[in-house]
Amino acid sequence: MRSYRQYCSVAKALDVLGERWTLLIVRELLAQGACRYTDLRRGLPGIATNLLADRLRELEAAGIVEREDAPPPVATTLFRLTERGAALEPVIRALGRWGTPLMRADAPGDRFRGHWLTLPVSMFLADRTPHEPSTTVEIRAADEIAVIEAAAGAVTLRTGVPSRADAVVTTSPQLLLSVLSGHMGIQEATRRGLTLQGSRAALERVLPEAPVTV
Amino acid sequence: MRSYRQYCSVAKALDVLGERWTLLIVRELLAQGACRYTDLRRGLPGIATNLLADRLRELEAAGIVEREDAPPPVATTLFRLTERGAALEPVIRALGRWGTPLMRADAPGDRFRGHWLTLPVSMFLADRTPHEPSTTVEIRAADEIAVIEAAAGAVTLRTGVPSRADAVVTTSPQLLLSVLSGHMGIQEATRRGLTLQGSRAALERVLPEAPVTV
DNA sequence: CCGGATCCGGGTTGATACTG
DNA sequence: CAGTATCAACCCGGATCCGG
Repeated sequence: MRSYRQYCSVAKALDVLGERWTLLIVRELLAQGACRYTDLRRGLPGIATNLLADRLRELEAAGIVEREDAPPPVATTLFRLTERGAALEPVIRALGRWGTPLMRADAPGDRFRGHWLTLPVSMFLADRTPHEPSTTVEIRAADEIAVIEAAAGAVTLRTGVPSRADAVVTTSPQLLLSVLSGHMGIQEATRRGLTLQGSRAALERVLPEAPVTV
Repeated sequence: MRSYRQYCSVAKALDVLGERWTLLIVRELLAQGACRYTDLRRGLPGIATNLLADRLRELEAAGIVEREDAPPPVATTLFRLTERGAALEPVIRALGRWGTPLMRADAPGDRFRGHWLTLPVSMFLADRTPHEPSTTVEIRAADEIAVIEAAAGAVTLRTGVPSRADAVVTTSPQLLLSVLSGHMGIQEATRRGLTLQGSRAALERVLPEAPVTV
């Protein structure tokens, strides 16, 4: 392991986390939970498979990741964060918060994954009518499908197609983030290409009332 | 600039901050404030001068650092964080907090600088007797000299020799951190080689009552 | 399909020397 | 003081291959 050799806790943290891809692997395990090697590759478009294998070994040696040979019917290796690894959530959140303004720039070639919405959803959204029955909004952006659920004061995100949705939003990732962060109204977003089917109220239930400043 | 090309705020942040040395340069500018190229080099032992020049250019292009040609009598270039750069403090603090447990491991070859104590001081120490007149403790560790001042409920660190000190602590960086974090008592530290001259109460005024868990 | 290992070309890093 | 220039070594990304 290459080290900065500085007796400073920031440098020590970066000795372990500072290499390329390492913190993004942690992001994946925070957003997806325990998952397979192949799921990690899907969530890290652009990574070379040898680098993913290397990093997972290093993270395991550092006590951040543990691997588990899942029994049948899964019959595969699962990678999960240890407690020490889960303690990196504040680091990932701080980075994501700081990086949020960079999301407004146009980025044509960027890849997108639905579960990356986990962090923005937790930062921007809230259940504004906690006493009403739960509602779900299906999100379709860049061929990814996810579901935002509002229930009893909590807003959660999960990936995959819901069995039932009160509303379906189809849009680009950029427009979606503008709307979720409250910087663009639904009406304006619709003019720019977002489509909303079903209950508009189900979407408005979770949106911020004013643009969220991060 | 190499990019992950992922439409995710964490990846966007790491596009800008993820290269080797970049976040340590930010740490330096947070801890030292505006400073000269040479001061940065002193605070970043191990960095190659061409890398420092490269990173400063990149940070300037990203709007994180700005350079200012200071007028006489300074007559030199000063580097300082922009507002956007100062907004990285939560990132540095989160990394430093997570990295703190790594400081207990023995690290024989590590370099140390007095101003790196800024973060631990703000995390661990508090003025336990805010109504008493201010006191200062001179810290001598690994040929670096710094001063911890307790005044009116606030604890601050500065580097350099104080004009007057109520106490003088001479020790190794490791022992010092153990004491400041409350994991080792003064008595035990003294047995292990720490020396305390002057007012023991001046040191105890700022120490935590119990080991700080981070 | 899963979880990698291996090989290779090119880019990045780090040490040293040097300069206006 | 604030950097450039140079160069060897290393790391990264892409492609390919391989044992379960």
